[in-house]
Parts: sequence; C-alpha cells; structure tokens
Amino acid sequence: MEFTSLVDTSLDLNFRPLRVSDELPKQEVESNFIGLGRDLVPVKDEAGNLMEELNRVNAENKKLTEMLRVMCQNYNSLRNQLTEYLSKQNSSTSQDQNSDGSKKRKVENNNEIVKSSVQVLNSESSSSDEDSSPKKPREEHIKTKTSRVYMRTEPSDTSLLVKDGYQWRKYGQKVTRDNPSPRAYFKCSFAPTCPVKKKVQRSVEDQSILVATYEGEHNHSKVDTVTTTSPSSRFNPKNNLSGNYTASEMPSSTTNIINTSGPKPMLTLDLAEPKTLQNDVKKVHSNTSTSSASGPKRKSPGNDHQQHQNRPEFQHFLIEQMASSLTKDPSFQAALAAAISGKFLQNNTNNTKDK
DNA sequence: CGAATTTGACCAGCGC
DNA sequence: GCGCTGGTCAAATTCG
Repeated sequence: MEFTSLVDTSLDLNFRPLRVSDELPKQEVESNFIGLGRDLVPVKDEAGNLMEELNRVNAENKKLTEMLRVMCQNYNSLRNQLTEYLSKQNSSTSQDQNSDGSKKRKVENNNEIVKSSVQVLNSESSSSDEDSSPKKPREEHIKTKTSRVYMRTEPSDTSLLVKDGYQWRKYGQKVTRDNPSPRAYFKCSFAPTCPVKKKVQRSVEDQSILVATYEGEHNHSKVDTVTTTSPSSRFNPKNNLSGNYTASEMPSSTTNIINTSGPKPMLTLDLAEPKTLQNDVKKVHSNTSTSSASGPKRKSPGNDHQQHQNRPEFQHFLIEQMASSLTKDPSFQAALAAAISGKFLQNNTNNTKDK
C-alpha cells in the first residue's frame, strides 16, 4: 500500500467541505439565518465569526497538507533510494559470497541493517510491490527480521529487563568492546519453538536508556500486557518499568525507536538517535567498513551529534519518520477528525438551512 | 526442590 | 595461523 495514497484520501476528505464552504456566498449564509427569523445583527456577527474561523482552519489545514505532502515526497524518494541501494547490495553480496565465504558475517550484518530500515520505512506498506526484489537473499533475511527498541528506565535500576509483552529466558551476558555496560541475551521462552531472540544493553550515551534488539518473529501471541522476562519477576516491584518509555517522556536527543507497548500491539517508531543512525548510515553506505577491532576511531559525541544532524541522510530519515509517526499517531488522527467533523457539521447546518 | 539466572568456557567469524 | 570479538552453551548458583 502506498503511503501517499492513504494521506491523500484523508486530506481530500478534509478539503471538500471547506471548499464548499468557501464557495458559499456570504449573503446566502446571512439570508439563511434571516429565514430562520433570527435577529439580523447578531446573526451577521455570528456568521462573520464563523467565516473567519472557517478561513483560519482552512489555512491551517492547507499548511498541514503541504507539510504532509513534503514529508510524503521525502519519504518516497528516500525509500526509492533505499530500494536502489538494496538491489545493488543484493547483487554485490551474492558476488561476494561466491568469491569469498569468509565475508558471510559482515554481509549479513549489512543486509540486516538495510532490511531493518526497510521494515521501519515499510511498516505501513509491507505489501508494496514497488520495492520487492525477486532476489532470494532478501527473502531469506525477511524471515529473520530485526528491530530495535529504546526504553527509558530508572537510572538506579541495573536490571536489563524490558517489558514487552513476551516471556523471555536469559541465556547469556557479555561485556562488549564498545560499551562498558553488559549485554544480556534472551530467548523467547513462552513457546518452545519460538525462534525470537533479543539482546538488551544500556545505551553508551545515556545509561538510563535500554536498547533492546529483537531478532526474528514470534510465532505466537503475547503472554500478557505487563509480562516481564519471567513470571516470577512479573510481580517484582523493582521491575516495574511501565510508563518509563513512552514517546513523550523520551528525550528528543536520544530517542530512537519509541515503544508504546501496552494493551495495544507494539508500535515502534524510529526517530533515529544520531549516533546510531550515523553508524547505520555509515554501514549502509559502505559495506567495506575500514574500522578494525583493535582501533575504533571516535569523535567527541557532541560534534558527532551536530555534524550528523546536519547531514542530509539524517534529515531525510527524520522527515520520513515524522511523516510516518504523524499519520500513525491516534491523537493526531483524532484531532484531525475532530476538526473535519466540526467543519462538516457547520457546513451541513448551513446546507440544511439552505433548503 | 524446581525454575530462573549467572558466569566461565567454548565456538565461529573476521581482520591482520 | 593467530588473536579478538560476539554469540551460545551448560554447570553452578540463587531465589521463591
């Protein structure tokens, strides 16, 4: 499903009543009110106010439409770029795998990153044929899709428990090279055949943020909406993280994927933390990374962020994520619907009075 | 006592 | 080939 089609439909609905109202001659409105036997002066005032309000909302709506149109354009162009890159990537990786089997892990890594990004981009349009390459490697990777979720926890809370509605069994913990915080490895323990794994590690930049990386897809439904990593810990007060990782509370500078888990299905919105995005973009644009295990070169985080935020990739990414999140945001939809219905009612009132 | 967690050992991929 | 690293296994430990 094309993203723009959704938006366009809703916005057409938005504008139709307003256009009608614009075309309504002012005098006609006034005469309608007169016809109802109401006092002329207050009616004139009321109609004037209404028209003023109508124009204001109309202008606001047009502004919003324009913003959405720009976002959608950016989204589509970015997705096309990604699709092109994927095609190239797939053809080059298949060559790599034929020529050198030892590159396997790296190639998989790159594909996972790209694929993960595609997931986010296509979260509302997974059935799109536009970018579906018939090549096999990509289909294989779709089976083991990965996603990343960032969650805020209490800084004092040292546990690596992430409440996501599933039941997990911890099978390992490791300190990794580029992060002093240990990384915990979990397997889904609810269904014996469920292949899903997750890795949980604290963010290097903000220790209060947990980064959970999910691999694979659950072949069962959620256990419950407040499940922690184990049934026993479910009732442990120290694991009560609910409400600590809502979108509104996440610091904008460090928000990556906002998890609004709860009674509804998990919704992940990638707002791309600068550092992570930088890494991802770097990997996406260069599948022959020169960074060696012995000597990671790092810039200062502050410069990193600022430089990164000025990059067009980052801005594109940000825009398309904003568009995506905006159209999926229930409160935005509700507000829009309220505004539209309000205008509909006004016009309907006017039209019925017209008859 | 059973289940979950911890932790050191092991393995495989990758770079040099 | 060797060392580094991330991921996994499984015995030991902890907890309810």
